[in-house]
Order: sequence, then C-alpha cells, then structure tokens
Amino acid sequence: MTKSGVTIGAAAARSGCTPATIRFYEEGGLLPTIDRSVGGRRVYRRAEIFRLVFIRRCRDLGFPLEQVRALLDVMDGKGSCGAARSLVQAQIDSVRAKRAEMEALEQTLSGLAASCTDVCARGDVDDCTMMKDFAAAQADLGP
Amino acid sequence: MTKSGVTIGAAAARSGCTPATIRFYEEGGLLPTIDRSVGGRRVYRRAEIFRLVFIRRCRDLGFPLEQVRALLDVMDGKGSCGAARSLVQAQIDSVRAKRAEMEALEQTLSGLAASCTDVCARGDVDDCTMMKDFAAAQADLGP
DNA sequence: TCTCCCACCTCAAGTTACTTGAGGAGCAAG
DNA sequence: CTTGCTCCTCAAGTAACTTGAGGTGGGAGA
Repeated sequence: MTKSGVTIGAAAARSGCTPATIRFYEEGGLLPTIDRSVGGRRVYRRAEIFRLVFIRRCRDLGFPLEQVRALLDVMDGKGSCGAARSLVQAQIDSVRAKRAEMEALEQTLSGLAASCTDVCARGDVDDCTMMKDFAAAQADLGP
Repeated sequence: MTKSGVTIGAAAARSGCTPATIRFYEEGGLLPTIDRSVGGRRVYRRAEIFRLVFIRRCRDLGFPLEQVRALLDVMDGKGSCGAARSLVQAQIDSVRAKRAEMEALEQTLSGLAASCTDVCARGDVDDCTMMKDFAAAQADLGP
C-alpha cells in the first residue's frame, strides 16, 4: 500500500479537467506543488484529485477562479465558514440576476423569430420583419 | 443642412458603447472606415451611430461578434432573411440552455446555503455543513 | 533488445471582447 | 495663451483557458 499516484492524464479523467487546465491551475497556485516522478512527470494522489474535483465543481457552479481560491482557503481552514457562506450568497444573487436576464432574452428573441416566421413568406431580406424589429428597438439617434 | 457629424464621445453616448469599444469595432471591420475631421478625429454620422446601436443591441442579446457580423451582413443585404432567422433560432436555443443551467445552479447553491444556515450556529469551519456538501457531490476518486 | 508511438514535458502564443495605460496633440473656454 | 478635456495611436492587460511547437519518457509489441 504505497501512496500510489497517477499521471496527469488519469487525474484529468477523474476530475473532469483537461491536463492543460490542471497545469494551469497548478501554475495559478490553486494546487500545491505537485510531486514528480523520476522522469519528471507529475504524480497525483487522492488529495490532489479531490481538490481538482472541488475546483471543477465550483467552476461548474459559476464561481470565478478568484472565489474558488477563497473557497479553497476555507476548505484548508484558512477562512471562516461565514466567509464561504457570503461568497455562496453572492454567487446565488449573481446567478439569479443572470437567470432573469436569460429569461428576458429568450422572450425578446422568440418575439423576433415569431414575427419573422409569421410574416416573411420567402427569404427576401427587404420584407424581413425581424431585421426591422431589430432596428425598431433603436431609439432616437439624435440629429 | 450639411451632413453634420459627431465626435466619438457623442457617438459613444448615443450608442451605449465606450469610445475604446467603438474603435475596437472599427478595427474589427464591424464599422466601415470612419471619416476624419481635418484634425484627424473620427466623425460619426447617423448611419454609423445606427450601426453602433444595432451592434450594441445584438451584444445585449448575447450574440457573439462573429454572429453580429453575420447579422450586419444581412442588414447590408449581403445575406438572406433565412440566414438571420436561423442565427436567431440558434441564439434562442443557446439562451434557453443557459437559462436552464442558471436555474439548476440557483437550486444547488440555495441548497448549499440553506444547509449551512440551518446547521452552522457559529462561523466555525469544522462544523460547516456547506463545505461538506460541496465535497459530498464529489463521487469516487478511484484508488 | 529495439523500436514505435502515445502521453508527457515546457514555453509561447492565440482566443473573446474588450479595458487600461502611456505618450502626445487638437480645440474651445477663460 | 494657458488650461484642461477630448481625442489620437499603439501596446499591453484581463479571464480562463486552449493550441501549438519542439522535445523527452516509458510501456508494448516484434
């Protein structure tokens, strides 16, 4: 039962990151310095892979790397639970705002497409109501 | 009634872009070559400002510049209405997918925050259920 | 054992859509 | 005529990676 380690490829497969991304994270200090094999290859153990999965999950949840760094600090005991909670709350707010924006976009775009589908019989640009609607939202341009 | 033109600052104010962004668009070919005053300053007229507003609106709707370019081609008569329609449809799909993703994120994050708020009395990391939950989603890491 | 090829290594540059900064010049007001 | 704002160009910086060039290592098949 030696501390068996795996190559960057295996770590990538297990964490859902690409090898290049993993190296990038290491360079950015999100991972500790990784041990190397005799041949100079990186050797990943459980703890590192866990950390990679954690990072990956945070990224999936939309956290920017800087905040992932802060969350890792919390995980490492270098920060308070409250700090993590407020990061998460901020992220919730941000996601909620983005979701609302997406809903509005979906509405607007659907409207554009619908007007086109209804009115434009052929593919003639001059008659395309959609392009007109695109422009219609454009308020006064001044003199 | 000469063709009165405005400076880049005024064009920026009217279009909602910044001067730097406008120059960037010009360099990227989204705008035609802009006339210059005697002193070498860019002079914007109605058509250009209209174009800027159009670009701005497309960007607000989430279109990447490459697709904005395609939509501008349509507006310029260099593309079919059908082409524009399929771009818009693709954008709708993309926005819809993103919105769904945002909803899921909101759920997940809210769950994390709630578990923390319920259980964690103080700001002690060791007791923070949230950080545990972050980790909990992490499946088997292999040997 | 030899050879092959894939996975790995480093370093540099490219991507998107801009933003920021340095260094210099026009232009209108006081 | 001097201030100070806006403008000019060119270069570099940003997030979060990805891609590519050029070179090494190591396990598998012949």
